[in-house]
Amino acid sequence: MKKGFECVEESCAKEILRKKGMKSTAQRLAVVHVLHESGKSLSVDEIHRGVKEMLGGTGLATIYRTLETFEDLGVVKRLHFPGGGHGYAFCGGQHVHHMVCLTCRKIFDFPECPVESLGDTPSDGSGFRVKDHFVQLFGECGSCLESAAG
Amino acid sequence: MKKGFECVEESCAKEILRKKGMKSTAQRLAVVHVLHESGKSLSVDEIHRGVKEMLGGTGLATIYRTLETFEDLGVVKRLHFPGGGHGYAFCGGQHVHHMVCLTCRKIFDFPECPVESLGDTPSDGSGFRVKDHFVQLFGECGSCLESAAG
DNA sequence: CGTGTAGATGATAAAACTTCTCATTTGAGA
DNA sequence: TCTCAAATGAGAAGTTTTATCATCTACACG
Repeated sequence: MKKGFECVEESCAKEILRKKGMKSTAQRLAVVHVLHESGKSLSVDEIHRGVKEMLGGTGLATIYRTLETFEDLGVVKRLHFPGGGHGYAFCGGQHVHHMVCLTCRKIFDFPECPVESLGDTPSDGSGFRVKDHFVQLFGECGSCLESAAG
Repeated sequence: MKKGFECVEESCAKEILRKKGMKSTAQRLAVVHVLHESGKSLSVDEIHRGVKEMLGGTGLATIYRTLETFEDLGVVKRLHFPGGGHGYAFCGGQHVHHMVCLTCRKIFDFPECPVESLGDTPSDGSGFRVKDHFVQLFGECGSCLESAAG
């Protein structure tokens, strides 16, 4: 595989993998590369095609396995769309939430987490203890709004 | 099918269906009944079994069609779980978000929407226009916390 | 810089899940 | 009660995801 880091995101993924004692394979780094470079939410199939373009023959099963691994590691995030379907976005181990353009699927980081400030013990008497959350915003990005108007 | 409303949730669903010119079938009301009665997030298969228990033979395709219909109408909400898998919860046409117990999948309504107050035009210079959002909290409910401790 | 080995991959079979098709049934207005 | 568009049931077809296992490779160690 290629030597030298292609970009800071790949070196970040390498670092996370290394810390967990997992191997930095060409396939894994290619998944990160494809996802980050696109700046979009991509389907499994789109990622598969992107990786094959970089590396040649790559098994679909590897893509599934890699996405699962990276989701566990917090390197990628699975996004769900209204009306069904889902995709993956790069998040590089950070706690971020995403805004997704429903037209072009471009991803924008959401500045601050609106849920974290609420604490983990809602005062509704249920005794519920919050341990995780999932937030996603949908809409139209600036350029899609423009081209729709134009 | 049975005459008279079984519960306020079923009459609410009937009303929403009527307004849209759609039929209140036994199968559709049974889906609402099963979901609401459980108070949990249920899988397609669990809903199917519940409806079959109420009505006898009911096609799986009908369950899928009904859930899609009700999701569009805002009667039910599709929930996604960390680590994969999804389920459906009753929400009766209201704008609510849910807290889901990861152990028993019980559903608790989340008091207020933490996203709505942010407005639809984030000030990050992206020109993004927010049109929809998806918020879910995960954790442990009071009784599951107790039984884990006990 | 080779080498050994646990972990990762590729190919594809199998399983799981979802949608489609079309004949039959049914809710609800006239 | 009658009529008909809408909904359902059954199962085929299509899609997506996971499992299997032989082969390959990243990387720790010498």
